[in-house]
Amino acid sequence: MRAEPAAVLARLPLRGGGGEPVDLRRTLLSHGVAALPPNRVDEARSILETTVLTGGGRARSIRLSAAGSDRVRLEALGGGVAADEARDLAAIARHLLGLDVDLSSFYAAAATDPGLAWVTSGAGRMIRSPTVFEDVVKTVCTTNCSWSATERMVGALVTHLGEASAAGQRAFPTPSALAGAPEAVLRDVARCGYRAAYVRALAATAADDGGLGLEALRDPALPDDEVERRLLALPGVGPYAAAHIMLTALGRHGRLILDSWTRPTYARLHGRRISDEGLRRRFRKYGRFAGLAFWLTLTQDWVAG
DNA sequence: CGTCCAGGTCTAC
DNA sequence: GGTAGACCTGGACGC
Repeated sequence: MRAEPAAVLARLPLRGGGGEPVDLRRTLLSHGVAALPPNRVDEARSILETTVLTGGGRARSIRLSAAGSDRVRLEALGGGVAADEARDLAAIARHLLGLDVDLSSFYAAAATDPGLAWVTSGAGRMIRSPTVFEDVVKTVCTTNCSWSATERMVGALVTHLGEASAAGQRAFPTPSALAGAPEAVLRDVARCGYRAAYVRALAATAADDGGLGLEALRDPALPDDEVERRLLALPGVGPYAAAHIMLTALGRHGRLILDSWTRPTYARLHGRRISDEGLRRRFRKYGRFAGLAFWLTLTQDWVAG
């Protein structure tokens, strides 16, 4: 992460939707997809740099870093920013960090649980992408392949189809850019394999409706079951991807992410393999936060102390 | 070299 | 509703 001309746009309070504390370092290391392009995470220094599209469709690169213990500094990289764009970027930054998500009732329950009390210092916030579309495509690119393949696919989409910022970085491609991508990019560069058809279909639908179908999933009035039903109807999205998208992009924490990483990881912690139904039973006591409790149990050792 | 599988999903029984 | 087989790709591994 090289030094860039940077302008400080805001210092956002590290507080969640219920006033609860937010651990920035834990948030930046919340899950693997958080580190996929266009995001770049400096784990040692707790810095996130990424490139997003502002209201006018212009790509802007930003940096998020700690400003003291209770605020996060938002900087724009690569040139000056107008006031309205600065407001856009501050809103996007809050969204990326999930600062609107209210974990206070989860913390209240976790505080009385010896195995989970540690989370109340600010764990559990999951980095999100600017759009649900971006998180859906990234998640589909995690399915049935190695992590290096996921990085190659997402990286190629950004590099070849994303809008460039003045800082020389690129945003995740828009639905229309992805829908109109030459087949050679998805096939020969990203090497998406059979996922290319899913990505194209997702992009084409989002381009047609302006992304409204996916972005509407953020509507808090929708019940989890309805959100899950709509996600499962998307091409390439099954139970794993739906749970992952709900937990990360949508701040809906009820479903357990069950995949070839979480199952053996929990088995290792617990000493033996447990069935999926057994896992759900084990975490049912956390109610609408069951999936988050499961995820945090698995990732506690990602951050020391 | 062949087989297996990686942060699964879809289709056809 | 539950369960095999196929599916792009490319590392890891055994032969």
